Amino acid sequence: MRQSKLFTKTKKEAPADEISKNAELLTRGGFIHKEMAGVYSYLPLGLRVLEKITEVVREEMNAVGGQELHMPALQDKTIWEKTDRWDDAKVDNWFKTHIKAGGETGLGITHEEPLTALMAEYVQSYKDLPFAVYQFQTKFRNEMRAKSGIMRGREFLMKDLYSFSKNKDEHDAYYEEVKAAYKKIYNRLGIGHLTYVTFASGGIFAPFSHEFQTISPAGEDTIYVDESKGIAINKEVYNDQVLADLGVEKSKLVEQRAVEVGNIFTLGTRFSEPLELAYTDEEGKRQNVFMGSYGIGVSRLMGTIVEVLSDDRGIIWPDSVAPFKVHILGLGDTEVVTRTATELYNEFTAQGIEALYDDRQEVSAGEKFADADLVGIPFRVVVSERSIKDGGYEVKKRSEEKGKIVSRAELLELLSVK
RNA sequence: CGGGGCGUAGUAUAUCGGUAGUAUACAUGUUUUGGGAACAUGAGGGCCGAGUUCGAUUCUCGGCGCCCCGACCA
Repeated sequence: MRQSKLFTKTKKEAPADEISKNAELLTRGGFIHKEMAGVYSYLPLGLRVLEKITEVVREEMNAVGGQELHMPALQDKTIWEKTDRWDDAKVDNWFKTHIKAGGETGLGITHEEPLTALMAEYVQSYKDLPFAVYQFQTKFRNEMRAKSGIMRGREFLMKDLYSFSKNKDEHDAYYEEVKAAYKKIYNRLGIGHLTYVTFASGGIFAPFSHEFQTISPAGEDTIYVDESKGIAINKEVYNDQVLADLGVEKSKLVEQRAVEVGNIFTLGTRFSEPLELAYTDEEGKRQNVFMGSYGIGVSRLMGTIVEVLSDDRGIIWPDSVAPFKVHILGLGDTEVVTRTATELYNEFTAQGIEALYDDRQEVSAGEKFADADLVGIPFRVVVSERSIKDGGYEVKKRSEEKGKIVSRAELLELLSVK
């Protein structure tokens, strides 16, 4: 994309009403725009990142057999009444509204209820199980206090996977598969080294649920990390009994602030029972389906990546989620620079290498450098009189301080889509 | 929801009970071009409502909105 055509502009000043690093950098870079507290628009650059994250998550969900579908945001309250989660006294963060023709509806805070009800129509026999479905969906939660930029909004994008198994053993095996898939996701997104499987409160069907917590001062949770075991314990379940059960020594634990970037639950029959999702087993007996749910906040992940991977000049996107792979900077408005940079951009485009081309005229070199650092695209290629004189293009990684001059062939080799 | 802070050009800020200033961004022109260039010119502003006052952006009250700490986060 040509940067001269991009309607967003970078800002030198941090917004006065945003303290969090993710909101500041994403706003200054033109990735997001705040509409209200806890409600953000995703602008072209931001949407590209969101979609990159989505695609990584989608690939890993498909790899564990997830079938993608898409459910509505509007919820049928009668279904939620069956699980006793419609009453404001029980769940207080609904956005509810009235249907003009009569009746009440709400914007989905999660989707266990409608999905379980939906599946009751498709599952009859043990032969139909197990399976898992997932979706990317906007969730609405009427939080008392939105905060931390896109990390805790009232409207946010979430991937939710639900598994349907015949029994607990079958469920447990799948649960471990998903846990492994989640680890892969965080590794691919460049935050694996900071992300720990964390034991958290579990509910009635399992002693624990598992959270994925990324170490960051921006986090809302306090966890205790056992580096040698590669696990952590959420403060909410931290006590001597739990430590003993997990075989963890108190002296090895380090207290950390962390962001919850994922959570997987054993639901058991909590939803299948009231919503009558059951199957007939081999002996002709009715059995409730054994369920699990697995969430990842996609937009929160984007904020977390910014919090964790940035420096004082801007964002440092991992290759897997960067809005573009390479940022071409044309310095100087001379004919030879413009021609060379444009040819390079065309070549990248032809080869499927995603490039943002800073073709803006009358913008100083310093400003282009500062913008490139802020926007944080992994590779920066400078085309200037100097680079041409030196024999080609100056390529520099955002994560490194020094660049080097390379030929066009070397550049294409370096950036080619493997 | 409890506590605290704040609301002035697109953005970031200053001042003042009496003509609202600066930076940046924007427009035009000239000169510039490897780390947010220079000069000149131009356009652009007091969240809403009520009260006090000769006069309110400023003081008072109410509303709306934003941020932070805490509580909450099924």
